[in-house]
This record gives sequence, structure tokens and C-alpha cells, in this order.
Amino acid sequence: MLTDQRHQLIRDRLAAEGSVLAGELASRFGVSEDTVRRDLRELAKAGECRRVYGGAVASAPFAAATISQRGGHAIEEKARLANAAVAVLSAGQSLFIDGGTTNEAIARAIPRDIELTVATNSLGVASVLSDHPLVELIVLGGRYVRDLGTCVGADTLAAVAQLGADLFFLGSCGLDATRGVTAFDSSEAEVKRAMAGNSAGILIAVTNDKLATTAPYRVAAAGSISHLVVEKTAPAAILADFERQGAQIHFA
Amino acid sequence: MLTDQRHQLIRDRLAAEGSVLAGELASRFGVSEDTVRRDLRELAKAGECRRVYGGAVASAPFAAATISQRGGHAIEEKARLANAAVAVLSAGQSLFIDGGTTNEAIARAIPRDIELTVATNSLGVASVLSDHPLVELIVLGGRYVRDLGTCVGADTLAAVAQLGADLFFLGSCGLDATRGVTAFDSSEAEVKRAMAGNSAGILIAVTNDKLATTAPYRVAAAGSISHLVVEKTAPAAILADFERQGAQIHFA
DNA sequence: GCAAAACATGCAAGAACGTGCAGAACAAGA
DNA sequence: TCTTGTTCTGCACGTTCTTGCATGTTTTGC
Repeated sequence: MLTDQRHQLIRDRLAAEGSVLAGELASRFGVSEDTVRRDLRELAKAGECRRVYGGAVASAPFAAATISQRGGHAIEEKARLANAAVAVLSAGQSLFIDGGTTNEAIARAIPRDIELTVATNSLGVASVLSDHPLVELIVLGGRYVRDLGTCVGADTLAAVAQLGADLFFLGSCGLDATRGVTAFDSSEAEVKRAMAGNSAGILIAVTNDKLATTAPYRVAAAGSISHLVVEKTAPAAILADFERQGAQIHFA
Repeated sequence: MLTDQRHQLIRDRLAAEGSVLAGELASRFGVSEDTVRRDLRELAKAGECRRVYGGAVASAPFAAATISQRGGHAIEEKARLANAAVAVLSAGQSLFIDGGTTNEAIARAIPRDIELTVATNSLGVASVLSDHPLVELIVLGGRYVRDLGTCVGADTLAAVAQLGADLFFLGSCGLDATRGVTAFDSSEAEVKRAMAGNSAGILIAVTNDKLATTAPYRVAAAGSISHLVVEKTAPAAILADFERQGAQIHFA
């Protein structure tokens, strides 16, 4: 049996059942467990599964499933948020848009007949806007981080530094009325800070589960948020805190 | 038995079973394993299968089938070119890849188990490589040009200037043995020139209709091409001109 | 805390591989 | 018919890859 065939069979089994056992595969293929372990190690290195004690579990499909479930459930809500968010746009504005699924939804919600200048470090947002005929698109390059779907690093910061925007669509992070906007990744936070610093206003669109959460890295003070787009069911008390600090609240 | 007959039988077997074993084919055809290995090597070079230890597995047809639904008729030929082009890659190399549908096909043909560093100004190439787990992806940002599908301009040039690559996959342009590589757009040519200047080698993959054509803006001399990937039916006279100037010819 | 299972690593044998070379088969031309 | 050149093929050689085993380490279950 070819090594490649073993790999493919393992892939199939992972896709079908979500997990495999090293010992079982060894007896099924008629090879030693060491060989199976080597196979699993290679597949794991290629990102096609995650190695666990005793075997391996599917990574990409499983992750995709959870994302699509999460996205699938909230996707309608995110589309509503996105429509409310793009309502604040006016023709001729320039925007920063960074990463996150909410921002991709916003990019999709941007009408095709509005003239805008958009700078983004998100491949997803760039792809969506790449065929909007009236959008002048500026891609903020740099080191691409798979988990974030965005570019970060010195090159990205340098590109941001040369630009200014009327509005910054700040995506997917922690949001708290006292700690302000926070992010989970240091490099990501750097870029967001740079964008925030070069923008006249900041817009954040969040689902309820993001309200009143925090992450390690500070991005911007709560007082610098100019537009906050939330679900209709968002807790009024929390919104009042943001409103008191100058944010304009928009209900989706 | 004729060589061509063997090739056809191997093709049939690949199509029917998805994989073949070198030893088994040798005894079936009554030839030495060396001869079978030679056959498989040629078929792999032509993109009709993928060589693995112990034999070969079918490669292109399935992927090409889904792609060709979306694209035109040249898609299949481009996939063959792409498979031949990625054959020159070795692990650990760093690449520049610019725009064009051929380069997107090449990006798709890059195997998922090879470690590479890739810098590209093409949104399409970046999207394809964004989920290759072992590819370190650097996005070369700048002003996005819809017609080209790439970023160009001062920002892009500055980003290219900070990088170097072992190989530059130069896409979609005019190609002539005396005028060298030429492009249709001034800004595009600038970026290509910068990439060419910072690369140790240049690879160009072209369909026959691009051979012996020219465009207004010069990109690189014919002598700077290190690898030229062409269709099997490419005119030998033209290829000889390039070969005389140092290019290594690869047939898809 | 202990034993068993699972694991990673190094190693050696064997299989598969690529390359260079020489002979055989074949076609083209004198 | 003979010569010449080309292509195909098999063999020899050194190299690379895979695999199973031995060894020592880590994890798990009790």
C-alpha cells in the first residue's frame, strides 16, 4: 500500500467519523503503529488533523463546522448589524476596515452604487470589495496570520501610517465600557491602534455576546468610539455607559 | 510494446483506480521497473499524475473538473502548466508570485505539504494560499487595480524592495525572445521589474498564444528567464531562442 | 505513586529512486 | 546495403526514502 493511499484513507476516515485510533488503523492497514503514528504526525503538521493521545481528531472540518454553526446561527444577526452599520456611510468617505466575520458581513452589505475609499488588512474584506466598481481599494499588506485572516506586522503599520480615514470599522474584539476596546493578539492590537489613531471616528458593530467582554491587549478607550451598532436586545445599562462617553448607538 | 501504449495503459489505470504501483506495472508490462519509473516521471511532468514513493496517484482530473466548470477551455491547459511549474519548487524556498490566472492556477497546484515563503501582490493568489498551513504568506499591499487583480503603486514597490526571493513566478504578459518580457500596464510593469530585480531566478509559464507576443512596457530581458514552462506543442524554434539565452525549458 | 499504554527518537535493513552508461532497435540518408 | 544518428531499454552504482525495532520518555488510568 502506498503511503499516499494510507494518508488518503486516514483523511476519509477523519472526515467521516471525526477521529481515528492509531492502533486500529495499524491493524487495518497491516503496518506497525509506528508507521501510523508517523502518518498522523505528518497530517497534523499539514494542518489536516490534530494529534491527540491514542490517535487524532479532525481539525479543519471540525473547526469549519463549529465556525459555520456559530456563524450560521449568528449570520442573520450579523447581516442585520452590517446593514445598520453601512447606514452611517456617506458617499466619498474613506474607511479603515480590519478583520473579523462581522466586518466581512459589513463589506458585503456595502451598496454597489456608493463611492468610497477603503483600506483594509483583511483578505476577506478585500476579496468582497475587489469587485465593487466604485470602491477605491487599498490593500494593507504584511505578514498574513491565518487565524486572524488579516495582515499584521511592521509593513502593515507602515502602510497604515501613510493613510487617514473618516471612519474605522473596528472588528471582533473585547468591548467594555471601562476598559474600552481590547484584542486577543498583540500584533493585531498594534494594527488596530494605528488605524484608530489615524481615523476621525470609530464604528464598532457587536452581537450581544461581545458586550462587556475583555481581552488582554488594549486598543482604544471607550470614549473614542463614535458609533456603536448593537442588537435590539442589547442591555440598556451597558449601552448607557457607552452613550455617556460619546458613542452614538444604532440598533440593528 | 510501444512507449505510448504503456503511457496510455497507465493513464487508463490511473483513471480507473486512482493510483498505480511501479512494481506491479513492470511485471504486467514485462519491462523493468526503471522503464516504468521513467514513464511515471514523464506523466507526472506532464501533470497527468502525481509521483509518490512506490508508484503514482491521479492528480489533476478531479481538481481540474471543478475548476473548468467555472473557467474557460484554457483552464485545463493552465492546470497542466501549473503542475509542471510547481515541480521546480523545493522546500524552504521563498517566492514572489504576481498576478494573472496562470499564477492563480500555479498557487492552486502548490502541494499542501511543502514549506514555502510566498510574497504576492495578487488577491487571488493570496486567497488560494491563505489556507496552506505551511506557507508563510506575505501580502504585498498597495492600490488595488480591479482589471489586474493585483496591488500596484509606491506602497507595493516599497514592500517588494524589502524582500528577496529565490524564484519569481512572473505572470501574464508578452513574451518574445528578443524584446524579452513585456507588460500592458505601466504600474504593473514597475512592480514586475522590482520583483525580478530582487529574485535569484525567474519562472514564466505560458500557453502557446502568449509566445512571441509583445506589450508596450519592458519588464525583463529574455536572458534573465531561468525557467520557461510551455505546452508540449510549443514551436521548437522559439524555445531554442530562449534556451540559447539560458532558460531551462519545461514541457507541461 | 505505580504500571501500562502511547509516544518520540535514533538506527539499521531493505526498497525505491535517479543518473550515467552501454547495447539494441530503428529510421534516415548516402 | 551500409552508415549514421536517435531513441528506447536495461543494468550498475550511489543516494534517498520508508519502515520496523529498540530505547528512553511522557501520558493515562487506577
